[in-house]
Amino acid sequence: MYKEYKQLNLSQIGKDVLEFWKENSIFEKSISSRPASNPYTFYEGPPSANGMPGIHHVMARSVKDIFCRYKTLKGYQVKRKGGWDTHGLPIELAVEKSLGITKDDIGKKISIEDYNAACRKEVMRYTDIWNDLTLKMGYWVDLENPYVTYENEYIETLWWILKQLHDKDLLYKGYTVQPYSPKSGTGLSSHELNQPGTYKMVKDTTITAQFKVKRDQDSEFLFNGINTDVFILAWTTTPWTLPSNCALAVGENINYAQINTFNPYTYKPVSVVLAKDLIGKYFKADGENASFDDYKDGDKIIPWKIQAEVKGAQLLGLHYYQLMPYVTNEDLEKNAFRVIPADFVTTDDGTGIVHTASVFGADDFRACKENNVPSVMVLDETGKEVPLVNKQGRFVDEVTDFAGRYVKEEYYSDAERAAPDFRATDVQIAIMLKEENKAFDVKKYEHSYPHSWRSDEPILYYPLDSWFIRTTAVKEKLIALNKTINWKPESTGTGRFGNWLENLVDWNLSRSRYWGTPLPIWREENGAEEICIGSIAQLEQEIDRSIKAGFMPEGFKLNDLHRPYVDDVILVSSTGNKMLREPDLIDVWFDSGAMPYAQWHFPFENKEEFGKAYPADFIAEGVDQTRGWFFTLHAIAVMLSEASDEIKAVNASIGNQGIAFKNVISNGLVLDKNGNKMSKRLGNGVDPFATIEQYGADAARWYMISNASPWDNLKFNLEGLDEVRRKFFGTLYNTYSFFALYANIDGFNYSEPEVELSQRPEIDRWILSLLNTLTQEVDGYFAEFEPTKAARAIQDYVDAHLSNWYVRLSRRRFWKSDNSADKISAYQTLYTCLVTISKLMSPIAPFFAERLFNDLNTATGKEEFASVHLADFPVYHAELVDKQLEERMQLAQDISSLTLSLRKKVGINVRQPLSKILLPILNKDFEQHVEQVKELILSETNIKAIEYITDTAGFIKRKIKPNFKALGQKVGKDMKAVAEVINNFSQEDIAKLEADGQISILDTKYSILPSEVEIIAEDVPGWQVANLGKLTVALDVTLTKELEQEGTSRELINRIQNLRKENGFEVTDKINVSISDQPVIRQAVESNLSYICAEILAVDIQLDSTPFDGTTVVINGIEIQISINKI
RNA sequence: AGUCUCGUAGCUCAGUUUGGUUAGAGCACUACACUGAUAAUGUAGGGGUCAGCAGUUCAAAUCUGCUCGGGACUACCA
Repeated sequence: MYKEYKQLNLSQIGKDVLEFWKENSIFEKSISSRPASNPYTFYEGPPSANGMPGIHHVMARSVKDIFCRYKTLKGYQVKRKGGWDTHGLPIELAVEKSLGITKDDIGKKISIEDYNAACRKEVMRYTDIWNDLTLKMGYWVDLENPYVTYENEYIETLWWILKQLHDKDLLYKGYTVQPYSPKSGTGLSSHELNQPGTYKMVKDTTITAQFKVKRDQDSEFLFNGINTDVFILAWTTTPWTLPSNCALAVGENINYAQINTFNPYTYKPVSVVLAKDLIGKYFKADGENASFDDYKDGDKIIPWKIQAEVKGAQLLGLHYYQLMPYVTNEDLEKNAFRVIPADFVTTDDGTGIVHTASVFGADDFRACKENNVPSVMVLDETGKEVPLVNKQGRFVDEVTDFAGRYVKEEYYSDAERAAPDFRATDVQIAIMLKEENKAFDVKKYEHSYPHSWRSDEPILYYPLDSWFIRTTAVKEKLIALNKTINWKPESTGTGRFGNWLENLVDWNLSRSRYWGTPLPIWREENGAEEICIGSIAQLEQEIDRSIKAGFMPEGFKLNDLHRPYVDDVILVSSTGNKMLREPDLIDVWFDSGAMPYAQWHFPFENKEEFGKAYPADFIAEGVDQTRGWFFTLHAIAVMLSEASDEIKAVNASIGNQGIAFKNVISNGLVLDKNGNKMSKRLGNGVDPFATIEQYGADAARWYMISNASPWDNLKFNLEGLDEVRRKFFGTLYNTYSFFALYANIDGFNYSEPEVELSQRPEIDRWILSLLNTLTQEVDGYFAEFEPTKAARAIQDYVDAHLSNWYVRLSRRRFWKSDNSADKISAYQTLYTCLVTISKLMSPIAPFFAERLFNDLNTATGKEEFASVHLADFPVYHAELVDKQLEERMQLAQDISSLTLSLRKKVGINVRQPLSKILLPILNKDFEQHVEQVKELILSETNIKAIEYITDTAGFIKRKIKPNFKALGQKVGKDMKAVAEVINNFSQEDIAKLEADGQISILDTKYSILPSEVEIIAEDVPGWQVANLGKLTVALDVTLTKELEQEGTSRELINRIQNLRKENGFEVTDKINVSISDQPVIRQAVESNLSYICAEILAVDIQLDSTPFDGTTVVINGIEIQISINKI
């Protein structure tokens, strides 16, 4: 027996199926039943378990799940190890919040040990909830043995990787300019800088400074006919960086002008260089070419004159005198204080020349490095080079005039700032430069500037020691291999990711934090010797040596690789000196990017396992991971393909050039129904648990996948889930219910031999043809990572074809047919369609598909699989596909639709039979095609016959339309004229064109061929006519006595069927019927008695002339009584 | 600010690669019908400056350029 249900409840189905999967270990079997020799590798990007999952996680994980399930059906063994991302700032922040402490308290109010323990606990806070969601949404991933990034084994692999890089000189310590908070004494990550409210508008004192050009051979061209000093103008919003100026940057293609004028503060004659486009910002039009001789000190209008124009390229290499010469040396004098090129220079503001202080700006730093410009530095008490501003944000002693002063006014206390004689350092610098004829312009300027989210003060860009991975060394390979990766959508790979690689900089690995993977590098204090530890065993060896050297206590054992324990380890150098660990942690992105190796504790364990699971065939994450996980996976894989012999060997054995993944889907965001980002603040998030509970996971999954491609943003609307439930699942459920109802009545269990295709009727062969076409399409879409197209194709088949055409037209065959061969054909066909659909849809809607498959298969036992997810993907049978048949059926649908539309127009309902429709013949094959689907049309439209007419009698009125595509190429500019002529063709012209095979128009300029026009039968005079494209249907609306009687019979049948249903009779119950005796009814009943009885399962119909107690119904305006009784 | 991406009916989306003259579907709305699959279905109707402007072309939702708006990422820069 096939299970029958009262109603569709997707939520309940989900729960039942989960239970079924669990009891029967279906997930485990879906892996173990596939050969290990045929692996398909999927990598799970680890979620951070310290936050609640949202509805977008359902989206992202559905995408992952779909392709893993699909590949399983295709016979691959798809292992998917879960994972947890457990390190990083969000966890530290959560801990600090829950303990009510700040970073400063670490090591003071709370020991690093306790802090660390708290982090460890915090990380897994929501694990249970995550696991619950994973289960309920039907995401199959191995939660029993996940990788966890804080475990020692995981970290050991990270250390191993770092050592591979270190050995090849791809890991180095360098200086970089980073956002830095002097108050907190710590660098800020870009993540922190992206906190809301970080950027604020501030008003700063800005200075346009005059940099005096050194007169030499190179600069001589600026001194032609000039008897004043020549200055280059450069603007800054951070005057405190001027003592550290080391270069001026220009754009090589920018046009600059040399202008003779007077300094507005000292009134001295000067000649200045700035971008030509920006002259208007500094000089008033009134002053142009005004008399220099008439100028008096302090005049409002300052005369100026363009002396010369030069390209930026010509300025390159010019030397100038240091603006604020507090600190200099031989190297600086030789290599700094010159003009360099930089691509970031614009003429949007300033002077088109950028003051460059290498240590206080990231761009500056890079530009100086590229041009070998040394930085302005001093030596501290330990002999280390430090910038002119110390870590508290004060000038060092060498900057005599400002020594000890904070560079930012905000670093002073409110009381200090309120003092009457208080002057911000920037202002003091401005005053000084004005006096020294070094400032050309000073003004306040409002702009946005980043602030520390913790202490609310402006940050500094400050040079800090950091460890870097030399990704730029493999840049070309990164770019080349990226082109071998299949990106969905492609634009993310070529665009966002490709551009990112093109502009690659070295990967800054350092993080000054507590909870994360420690950098495994120990150094001598003077930096002369360093060691990178690549394994726990190696560390233990080194510890032993250190113990022997007396640096560490006897019996020391490191049980946890985290801080602070790892910081207790002191190693010994070859010269017998202490080596201390570099205090940094590494970027958490390195943790996740290393998961292909670390999840298997490679190369310490599972070498064979790793070899089979590298690289990934498929990964998927949000598009925001492009520069996150996608990059770190790619970068580490490519680096290792160069640096590690073990990885090289693996790559060589599998023919991998060095990628970590072959196919990647970057999915878009899930927004609320109005297109806003979901956020806690707006409270517009959707609870995934409530959604699944109410609608079922399948509805959520199907909705998200069918609605928009994964990489497009999804506007999540709960009404859409309802629609999916009704439209798709409801229809499919109804189709199954219909099948189950009658198959149970007839005891159909597919035990009969397969009905030969040639013995099946047209409509069966048609739906099977479409089914195979669908199978091929869906297979292709899944293979191309196009789940949305797959879902839409399935949905369209179920709704438009299977339910609303096949079942609708075949209903009678299931309940009335006494032709058993035909009935079995119908059952077998519908069964095949349903079971195939259950397989096709199972990757997307795993629960409903499971129920459908098992309800069908349990009754028939046709397949040995206990689950649809253990089955094989349907095979496409080309021999079952008949394109001509599909076209014929389309014709039948169109003709039926037109006929119904005509009935509607003349107000004759479908129960009233009509004698015939007339079809003008379009071509030779047409009649033959229609004949093959004739019965379907007749029964669907309740028409007795189809007649065909050709136009030999000139009976049909026809219409001609130009075929623009064909004609456009031929006639070009004359298209409009030609179209007009053709549209005005008479019936005779059309006939002539057909008879002669051509017709001349526009004074024989063109000869029009039949292929260049479209001729349709437009009208049959005297008939009701409807058109669709080339198709025309004419309806005969004449009613004969017989037709009317038959119509009345049908009305009667309808009323009686309704009564049966109202009385709750079973479909198979036989009845006796009494009807009040009316002449019209009597005639109808008498002439159609056997037909009526058969339809309503009546044994007898009594026409009763005496009034009796029955139900009153109205047929064609006649009121009658009917009573029915079950026998 | 730069890069990428999206913009078609009230809503969700096809169509754009390869230009072809009445721009489609579903949902929602209105009316009528059908129905022993029935919270389904059919027929008809209303609803569109295809974001805007300019260009190429006989012909542009489709190709090109610019602008506007949404989103993501990168940067925040003198």
